[in-house]
Amino acid sequence: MDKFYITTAIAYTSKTPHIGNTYELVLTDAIARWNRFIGKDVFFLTGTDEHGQKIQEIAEAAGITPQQHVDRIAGEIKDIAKMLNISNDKFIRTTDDYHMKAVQGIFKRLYDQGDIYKSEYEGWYCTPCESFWTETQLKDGKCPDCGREVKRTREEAYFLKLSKYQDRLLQYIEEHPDFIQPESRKKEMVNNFLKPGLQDLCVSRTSFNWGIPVEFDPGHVIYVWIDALSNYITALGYTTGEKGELYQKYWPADVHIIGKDILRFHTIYWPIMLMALGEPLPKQVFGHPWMLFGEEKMSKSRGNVIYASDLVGRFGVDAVRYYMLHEMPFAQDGTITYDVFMSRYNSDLANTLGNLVNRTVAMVNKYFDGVIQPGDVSGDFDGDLKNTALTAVKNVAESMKSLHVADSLDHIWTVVNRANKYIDETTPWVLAKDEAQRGRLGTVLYNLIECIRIIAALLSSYIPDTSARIAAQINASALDFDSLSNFGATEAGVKVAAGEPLFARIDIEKTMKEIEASMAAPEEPAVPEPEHKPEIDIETFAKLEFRVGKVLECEKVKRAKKLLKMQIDLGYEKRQVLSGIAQWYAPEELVGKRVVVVANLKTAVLCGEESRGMILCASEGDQLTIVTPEADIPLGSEVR
RNA sequence: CGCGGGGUAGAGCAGUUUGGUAGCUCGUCGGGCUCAUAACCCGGAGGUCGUGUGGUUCAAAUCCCACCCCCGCAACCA
Repeated sequence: MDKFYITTAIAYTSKTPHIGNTYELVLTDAIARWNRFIGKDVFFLTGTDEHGQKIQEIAEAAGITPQQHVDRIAGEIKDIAKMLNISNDKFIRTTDDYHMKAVQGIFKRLYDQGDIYKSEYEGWYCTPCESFWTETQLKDGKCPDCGREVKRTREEAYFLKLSKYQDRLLQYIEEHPDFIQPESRKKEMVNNFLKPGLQDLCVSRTSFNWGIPVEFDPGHVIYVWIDALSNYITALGYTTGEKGELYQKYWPADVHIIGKDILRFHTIYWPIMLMALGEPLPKQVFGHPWMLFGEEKMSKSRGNVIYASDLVGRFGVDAVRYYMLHEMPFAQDGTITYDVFMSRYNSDLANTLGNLVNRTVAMVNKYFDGVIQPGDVSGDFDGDLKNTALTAVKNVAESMKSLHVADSLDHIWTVVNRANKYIDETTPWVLAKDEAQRGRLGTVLYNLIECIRIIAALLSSYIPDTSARIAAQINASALDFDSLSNFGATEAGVKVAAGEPLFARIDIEKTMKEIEASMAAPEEPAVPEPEHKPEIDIETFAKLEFRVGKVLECEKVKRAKKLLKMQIDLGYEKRQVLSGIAQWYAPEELVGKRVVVVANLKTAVLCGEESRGMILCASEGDQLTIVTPEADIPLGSEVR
């Protein structure tokens, strides 16, 4: 039997995941279930990534231990998986004992063979926060957390030699055109990272301790990459000693399903780790798109977070699964709104599918006391109906092979639509009036039941509960993949159940009002309390020198998206200042404007241009405006 | 001139690799039917396929060129 090993990324346990985060679970589940359905020996892994500084901080802020915090979130994630009917075979947590041991082993092995070496990591250090920040994480050159000064510091750290393997990886990617999916992402990886040359990766930290310790060097903690990525093999029992039975059987992974944002880690760092370990690489990595809420990314601060439980509670698991699987494009971000959700629910699930099952079962009950008749009196339209059903089976298999899950559902719906049409064509209610047409009527209903059986079987990978409910209504026995190769596995003489609607239609207007009411309730109209910076004394403030200036010239900085370069007249001198406000101001708008310049800020170089000072701007969310003196005052006047 | 993706009916998408004047779902309008969850079936309207009235070609949404807009990634929002 063919094996099939599929994984999701492990979810970071910093906070409760929203619906967008859970999309990956459902998508992966559908693919896993389908492969099981067609007879593969599937191993489906998911889990949680539980280490790191951020978790340590969140736990500290909440006054609990990191372990308590991750236990809680991991529990929530497991509950969500359960609620969504996720059929994972295993749930790994990076705090699991066996994983931590295996990771230590991997780290040691890579160190012993020289692929990991000790060096120094240079970054910006904030003493009060005991945190390292990279250049890009800094806010205005200060600690992004507390806003205080940071120091250029070095710390000891271990590095993984990526450069050593980059040519081999490039070759692998070129020789395996399907390795990175979708295609567009592959170019991004190759052109942005591989071709310019890889920098060795820092794989340890000393700045926090919530992580897996480097066993031969206490004080160092293994940083996220080696810890998290290796879950895919440690979950199968891989260690640098014993490789484990599951590992022998299932590795390499057939596909890693991950968010497009972490493609780099999975297509560069992870393969290189495996190469260094001498293990085979995963066959495919699929970076799925994101599910957005309306036009925007979901985020708490925007107040537009939808949790899976909200939707499941209101509409049921399968409606949620159906929406996610059907409405998400293959390679572009998709959106979820209550409006679209409900109209898909009504049209696809309640009307087209639900009604087909309902009307068919009702007719079997009405005309034959619920007993399925033999399908032996064929007539017009039968051929096309059968053909549509059997072709759909092939089409679904085909699109699932290339992970086009949404297309698969479309293929199933062609059968649903064809069956609905068949009812209109054959008009069973007319046949029922003519005793001589008894046999034909039985056959028509038989064919419909058989179609419904095929539909139920095909749906089992996507909306398993509904699939089971349909099967129960028609009392179907054969639901396996092999039974789909021929039309006619339904047994005559079997009794159907009393009809019962699969999906009750939603009153969209009414429901929308309910949703709006429930969302509006906890809304706070006031401006939320901002995060404050530490108090300073007047002496500290006096160190700042603000002066009024006038913009003489302004132009965009080439090679930069956000940067404007302006020449500012301060009265006593002219100087060049760069500002990242191109998004809000066109260069010509600013010429002639008076601005407030921080005059004693250290000169910096941005995109190869010197910037001597900064201009003050007020900003909130995505709004921004420059600060300008209210009345005329000589250039160079000090502001305080 | 950093790398890449996208711009197709009111909405959401497919089609672009292997050129042949456009397709799916929802919505909308009209008709049919009554087995069924005011559901189902049929038909119509609606698109100069981002712009250039560009190039190649007998023929371009599809190939080439230029430009505009959106989105990722990278890079600096002093």
